[in-house]
Amino acid sequence: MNEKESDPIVSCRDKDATRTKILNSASEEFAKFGYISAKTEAIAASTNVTKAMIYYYFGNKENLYIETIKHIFLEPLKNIEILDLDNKPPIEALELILNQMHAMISCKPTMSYIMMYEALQNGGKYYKQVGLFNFYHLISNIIQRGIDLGIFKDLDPKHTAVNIVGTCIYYFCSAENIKHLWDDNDLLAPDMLDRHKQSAFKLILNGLLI
Amino acid sequence: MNEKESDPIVSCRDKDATRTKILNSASEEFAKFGYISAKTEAIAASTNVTKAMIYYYFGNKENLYIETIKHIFLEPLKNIEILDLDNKPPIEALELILNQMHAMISCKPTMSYIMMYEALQNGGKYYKQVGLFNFYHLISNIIQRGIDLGIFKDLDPKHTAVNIVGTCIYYFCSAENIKHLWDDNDLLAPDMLDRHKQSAFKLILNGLLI
DNA sequence: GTCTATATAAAGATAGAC
DNA sequence: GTCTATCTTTATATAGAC
Repeated sequence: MNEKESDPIVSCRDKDATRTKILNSASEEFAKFGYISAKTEAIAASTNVTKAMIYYYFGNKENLYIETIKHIFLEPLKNIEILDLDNKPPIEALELILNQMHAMISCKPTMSYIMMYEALQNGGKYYKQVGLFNFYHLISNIIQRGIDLGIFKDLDPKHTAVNIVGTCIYYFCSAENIKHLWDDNDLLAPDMLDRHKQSAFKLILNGLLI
Repeated sequence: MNEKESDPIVSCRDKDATRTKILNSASEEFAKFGYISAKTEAIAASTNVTKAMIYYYFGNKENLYIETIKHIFLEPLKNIEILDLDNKPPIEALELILNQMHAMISCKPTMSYIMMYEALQNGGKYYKQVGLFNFYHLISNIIQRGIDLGIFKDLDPKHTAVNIVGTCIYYFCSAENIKHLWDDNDLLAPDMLDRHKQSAFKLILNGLLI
């Protein structure tokens, strides 16, 4: 696999550091290829450790994957809970969660890819196990409140929540397809991310507000 | 792999029929697992032929994949060209292509999955090779015309085209994640598909129209 | 055109030395 | 805690019989 000829491996024998380094490499690999196609060998290589280390720390590939999901998603999801959306007016709440989601995914597109792979390859099995789905509920609750207050149009809250999340995530997941179409090749460049954000937010808010 | 104990294989030795049967099985397998994780063995099994047949007809896995993409997408894309969107008023054109896309994907969700996998795993390489991307252009052209006529809001046409396609496709690709959240488990049941369609169309049209 | 082997390579996982 | 073998399974691909 043409591993980078990096510095001679200085074993630092720091348990937590090695574990975290493996998880970071793993999240890149799983995001690129999905659970099935990800290779423990590749994860080891980009961590500069041997494959045996993966098994020493995580037992097997499946458990590594589960720990990787927790590693990636738990903190961002806490940041959303902190927003206390249920106690904010619908429009403000919607803008808050959209901003948070956009910032979160822009900073770590890996999250989108892994979410998508989870649905496509794994039937959402591990996603369900780790319990990461509350943010769909958060959004549909906001929509329902907006409808009840008469400030949002009467759209199906659950489906619309999915459509909104889709508008935020699809751009990232399909970036590699789209780039062949556009002159601007780097869809993750700052100005492109900003244009994506503006376009998505306008479509959603215009679509919802009466 | 616990292949189904099906009828004794009656070799019909019909070249075109076998080829088509393989392509159909292949599209299911590639849609489920993506190019990398799809197994020629599994495709052969569900076609009721041996693996050797795959190689006899298609040479190798990569070529089978390319032929499968053509097999799936070429006809639906022709159906979109027939619509002659460039010569229809923007609102009508938009509704036409949305309807066509929804019908197309609902009938063959495989298309969404393979599109998504193409971007995630293959960097859109094969998608580009087969040249399947004109419908993003079709939509952004419609939006641009609507803006010029003063009937659509001033949204970035390219990004908005992506968002619109996303609204149509994301639902299918993330169905396996979402189903864990909803009481209604079958997201591909007719009434659910209809609700998805209505919600998506309303959000898009409300979002675009002035 | 279809099948039954079989060659070859890759990837998950483990044993045992240091 | 980390590494070097090594075992085992699985998957792409081919050879050769019918």
